Amino acid sequence: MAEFSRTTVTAALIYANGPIHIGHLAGCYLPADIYVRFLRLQKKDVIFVSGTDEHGVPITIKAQKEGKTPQEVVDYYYKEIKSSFDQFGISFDIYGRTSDPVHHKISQDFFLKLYEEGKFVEETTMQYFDESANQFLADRYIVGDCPSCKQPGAYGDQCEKCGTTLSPNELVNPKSMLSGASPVLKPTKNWFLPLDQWQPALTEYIHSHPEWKPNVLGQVKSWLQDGLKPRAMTRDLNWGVPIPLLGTEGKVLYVWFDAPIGYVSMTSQLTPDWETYWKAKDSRIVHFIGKDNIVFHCLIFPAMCLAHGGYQLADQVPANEFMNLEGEKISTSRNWAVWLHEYLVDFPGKQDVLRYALTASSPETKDADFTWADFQTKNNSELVAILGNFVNRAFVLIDKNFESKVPVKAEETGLEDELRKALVEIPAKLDAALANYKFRDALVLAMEVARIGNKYLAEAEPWKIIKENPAKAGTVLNYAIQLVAHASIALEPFIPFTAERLRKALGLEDCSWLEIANFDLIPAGKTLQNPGLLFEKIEDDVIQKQIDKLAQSKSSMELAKKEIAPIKETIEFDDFAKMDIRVGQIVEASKMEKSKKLLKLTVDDGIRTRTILSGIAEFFEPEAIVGKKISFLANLAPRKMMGIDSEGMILMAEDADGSLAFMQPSKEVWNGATIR
RNA sequence: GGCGGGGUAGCUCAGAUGGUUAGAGCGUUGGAUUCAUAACCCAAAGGUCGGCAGUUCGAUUCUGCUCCCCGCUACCA
Repeated sequence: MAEFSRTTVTAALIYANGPIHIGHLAGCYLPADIYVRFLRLQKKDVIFVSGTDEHGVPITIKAQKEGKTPQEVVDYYYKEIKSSFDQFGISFDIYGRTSDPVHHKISQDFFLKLYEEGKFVEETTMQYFDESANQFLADRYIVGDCPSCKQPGAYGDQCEKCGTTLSPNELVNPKSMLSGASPVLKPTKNWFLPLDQWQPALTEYIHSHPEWKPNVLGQVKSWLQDGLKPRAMTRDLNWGVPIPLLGTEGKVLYVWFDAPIGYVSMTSQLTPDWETYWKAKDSRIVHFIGKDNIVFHCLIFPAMCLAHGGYQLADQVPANEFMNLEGEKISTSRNWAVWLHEYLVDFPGKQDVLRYALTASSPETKDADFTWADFQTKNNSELVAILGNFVNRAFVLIDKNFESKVPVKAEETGLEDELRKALVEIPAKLDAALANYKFRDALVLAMEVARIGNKYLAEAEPWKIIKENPAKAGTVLNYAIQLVAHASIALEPFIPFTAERLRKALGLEDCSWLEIANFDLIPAGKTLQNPGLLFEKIEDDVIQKQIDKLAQSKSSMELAKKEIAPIKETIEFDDFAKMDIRVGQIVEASKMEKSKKLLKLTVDDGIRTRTILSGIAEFFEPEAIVGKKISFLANLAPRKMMGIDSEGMILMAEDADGSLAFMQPSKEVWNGATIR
């Protein structure tokens, strides 16, 4: 491995349109913080850079909904997000924002250099334009009827009712969300970065890092295999970094163009040496991100850097998988999350407990699950019982028997050689784990110090030997207090608040990584300040309250979801009469090959049997629905799906949770009965 | 359907470029102990490493097929 003189650590720029939750923390900020604290303890040259990403369409939509300006929205969330991170001890050297003028300038310079050197491809495409608002519409700004499920309210990129991915010109009856007007197609020019041209260089880059995590390499290689395509680096939008070219009013840089440059621009506000941290060959760049950002950090940003020239490419991109909550995906829109600002209210002063619990089940190799029960166990059985208890034992014994002064080392018990040996191995093992981004393993190793301490006390039994040999007991307690000091250093990256408390209690100022296993760290005779209990038990009712809170937010979200679709446009009786809805009976049902959602049904319509394909496979087993009476639209034009003609459509009622129910007659009715 | 990740003790997860008894924490059971937040310490029980087949002297680790979970993507209601 190459020798590096300094390390530039970035944590993903978080999107400033909402508060942050445990998923964010576990995904990249906690591991990044642990890593940085570790390097600092080793007295390495390291900077830790992150901030908020404040551009892009969702922020403008949120602003419009709330009747604010985009700047007001990002100002609010920047403050809230930064404060949450501060309170959790995420020790950024700088926490910047992409709406900063310095960021605009540096992004524009970056863009201009690529532009002047002909690194972009200009292309004119047809996009929807709102004439009354006088601007082009982003996909999310266009609503219309979904071509697939026919329901109104589909967005230009996706129909949220049926989940179909769309492009704006597929929408039926498109309307601008800005003015409600029907938009018109207009040509617009954008600048594309031809990622395909950089594919060979990117492939070489990726192949030079076989040590990257399998999840990262897997996803990147999959993209390379599919072949990279040119990607637009500019957008028609008013909110963002303006394109620094004449005649481009109303166009900004694509958020994923300017966001990664944010790391650089934020560094420039931290130190005048910023270029060294990004360009010097002996600078190592490490991006901590969640798995959703892999492509941008491993392909697009590197391609930008290659096109620009001069920038170092990332040496590591330790992307974490996702943290689930009580078995379900964390979701902001469904309010299924533990919000940091709420945790701070419910568990004041317990930041380290959450840091510990999240690190201990960090989603390093696969999605992990955060449960409140696990949180309680980690606190009660590990932090309280192992660490807190050991520290308390050491302090109480010294308080009681040695007037709070560190006793001198005298006669040993014979256990000390083994103790030294056990401790000496720990720093090297910790180094190895942390340098390889194995934070879960590292945390276990750091806790090992307290475990060793408990064992040492149990075996040496100072409370017994104090009666006949106080000096020998003093020796044991001297060793014990050294172990407390070692624990405070080894655990600092993980639970910094507790480490700080311990250092104060011990009067320990400078703490270098190398002092772990130094058994003369705390001099004899020093007066100690008992820090009190480091952790307290968390009782069942407290945990239950959190679980109830989640259940409640879930059910209230389900209620909210029952938002009743607006009544469609009035139609004439003749229109209704055109529809031939009938009762039929399912006589056969089977899963469609190669489809997750489709069932192939054979329906007896009274005259003959017909084949109807229905997207209900997720809710019904084929065997279970054979024989059921159903209603169906009988004169719908046949439509070919997956190679088979579907003759009609089964009518289903959709419940608030998305589940489906057949429309059945309330008494036995003959097949072919018409429904009016 | 395509691509990627994963299926290992009751739970949460490690691990093995193929090789003697597959690990950790928690939980469980038994023992010991009382300095300590009924905590600590010791010990034990507990796994045919998703299923089937192949390569091999030998596979849980490699290959093929197959089932299940997660993500992206396609098709689709």
